[in-house]
Amino acid sequence: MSDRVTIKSIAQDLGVSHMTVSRALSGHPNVRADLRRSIRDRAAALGYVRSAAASVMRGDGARVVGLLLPGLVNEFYARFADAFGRCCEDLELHLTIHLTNDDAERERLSIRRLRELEGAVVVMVPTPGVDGSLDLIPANMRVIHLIRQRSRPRRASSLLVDDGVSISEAVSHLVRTGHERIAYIGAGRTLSSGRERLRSYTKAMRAHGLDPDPALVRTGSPSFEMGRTNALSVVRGTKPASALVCGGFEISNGALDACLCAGLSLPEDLAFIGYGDPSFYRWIQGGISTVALPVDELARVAASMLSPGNAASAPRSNSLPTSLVLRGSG
Amino acid sequence: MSDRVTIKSIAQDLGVSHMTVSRALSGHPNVRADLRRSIRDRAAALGYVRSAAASVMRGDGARVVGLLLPGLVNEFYARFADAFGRCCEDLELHLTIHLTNDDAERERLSIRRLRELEGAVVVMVPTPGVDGSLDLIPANMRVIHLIRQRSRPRRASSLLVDDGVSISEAVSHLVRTGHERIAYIGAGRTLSSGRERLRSYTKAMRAHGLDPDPALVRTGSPSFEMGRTNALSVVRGTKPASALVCGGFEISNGALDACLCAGLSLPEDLAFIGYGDPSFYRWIQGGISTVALPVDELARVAASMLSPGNAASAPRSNSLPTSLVLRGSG
DNA sequence: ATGAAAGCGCTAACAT
DNA sequence: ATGTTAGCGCTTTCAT
Repeated sequence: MSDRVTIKSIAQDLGVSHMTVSRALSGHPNVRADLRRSIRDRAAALGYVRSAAASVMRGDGARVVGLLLPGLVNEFYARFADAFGRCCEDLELHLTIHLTNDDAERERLSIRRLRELEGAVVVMVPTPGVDGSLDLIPANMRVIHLIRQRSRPRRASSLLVDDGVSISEAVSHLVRTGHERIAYIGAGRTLSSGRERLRSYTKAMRAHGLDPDPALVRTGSPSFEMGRTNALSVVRGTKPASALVCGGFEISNGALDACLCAGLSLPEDLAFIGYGDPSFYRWIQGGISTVALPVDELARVAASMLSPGNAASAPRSNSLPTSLVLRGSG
Repeated sequence: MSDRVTIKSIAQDLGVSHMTVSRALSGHPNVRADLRRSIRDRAAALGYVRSAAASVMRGDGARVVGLLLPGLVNEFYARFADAFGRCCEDLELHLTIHLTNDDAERERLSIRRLRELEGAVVVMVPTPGVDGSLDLIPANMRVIHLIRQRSRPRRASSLLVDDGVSISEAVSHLVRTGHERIAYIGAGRTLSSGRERLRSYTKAMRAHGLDPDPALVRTGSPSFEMGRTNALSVVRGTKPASALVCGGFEISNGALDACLCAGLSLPEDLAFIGYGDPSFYRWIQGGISTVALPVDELARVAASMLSPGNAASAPRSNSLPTSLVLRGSG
């Protein structure tokens, strides 16, 4: 009654061999035109869809793409997943999203599950701290590191953002508007992207003849809580910061939460430069200044990196520039 | 060299039959303890993962769950996908997320793709306006309608929110604080959930002896743009609204955007009650009042509805209450 | 132009 | 306790 419609069942139905049905449906020339039509009609009427499992078993490739993200609640990740998802639909790829919560063990499990599905590609925001999980990735699975990069990229391609210029601009802008005690809260040193951001900040400070106060420079896990805690302590104390530059999505939101909960007026009490550009930043107080990432373009480029065709399958690196968006907060 | 590790390759490797390997790995008792151990060790060392495709072909069920959402940019959907994704990982289910953009054709395609994967369940926020796409769903696929409900639910289970009480409370609260010209912008009549919300609003207005001004009641597509446009026109004109109640996530954000871009102070210029409770609502002006949905609980209940086991597989309906969160805006 | 056979990875059902 | 067979849906190869 409700059995799956297969080429075999259609073949039986029409009294032909299942091979004829296969040929008819896959556009092989050697099928009589009228027969092809009636087969196609019957298939459509019965709602036939070809079994992905059978294709995979035959070795046709699973057309499954895995996207490993820390979470979806941060609007940057949500926007990326959204845009990337649309690209995948256009490419007729099955997108499976896995949330790692920035936890290495979950990341490991997700890759394992992706292997079960015989996924062809994994686009991942690598969790900080661990370098090993690439070992789990089979040789035929392509890896694209997104935003963050591990120390030993090896076989992985990467799609990063070049935020050095924006961070420099942020510091310059703050100095220009009279700030000297400019704090930085960003991702830890285990990620090369984290190191880069910190370096940009430090370099920009020095370029303006300012020596970064170690008490105002905080690195650690790229989490909301980390941003919240450090923002609080950076604006308190005997020599508080007068400006803050964030180097991470969750960190930025955490820091912002801390400032707003503490009743701070931005930029009067603290000049604030966030990271990432969620839509609501422009609605908060006079608007939150921020380093904005080209989300849609990132998704497009990521999608273009999915097909191994357009170049040698050697690991490639792409980098897209960020931009500094100045609003009321600093 | 880099061929897939299968039970057969392991069997050859160890000089046993592939069935012994299968038994050893799946915990069948009839395998010598020491042999089982060496098989398991070898499998682990080689990084064996069982092929999902093969399981599916055998009819073991694909353990694939589809989640069809309008998009991921709205924080409610992102939060739901996030929480639901974690539930799926716990249940060892493969979650594939499809973005419909509230477009019936995309919805149709997504369901088709899910059929290719022989997905077992689809959790979907149905697109407005179309009732037909359920026809595409094979008899063995379970359907759970989320948040919205089509007119003819038929075989579909549903997981809705009961927001009638919150909307009534919102209206009562506004009346109590002196408002009479209370506007409502919500989802259209093609969705039973949209009709319900509108009815709650109307009923609450009447209960306070107020006759809703038709010019202040707007329904349509549940989109950002729809909310933006209608909010603008509702606060302008000769007899503008003094308060606004929103009945939809995107509508709420769109309306909020319109108000903030127009430079309105909430609640001085307009008392505002949003829908959904994105984290940033509490950061805007004095905080945006809103109808809050129990996202995590929705995800948990949705996950519990995935297994057909705990009751007859007849369509079930669950409904979770929303709550009214009052902040500064109204 | 059409069909039959084989094999992809796996396990239930039979041997042994 | 271990091995052999068959079949899930599909296409490639080899007949007819």
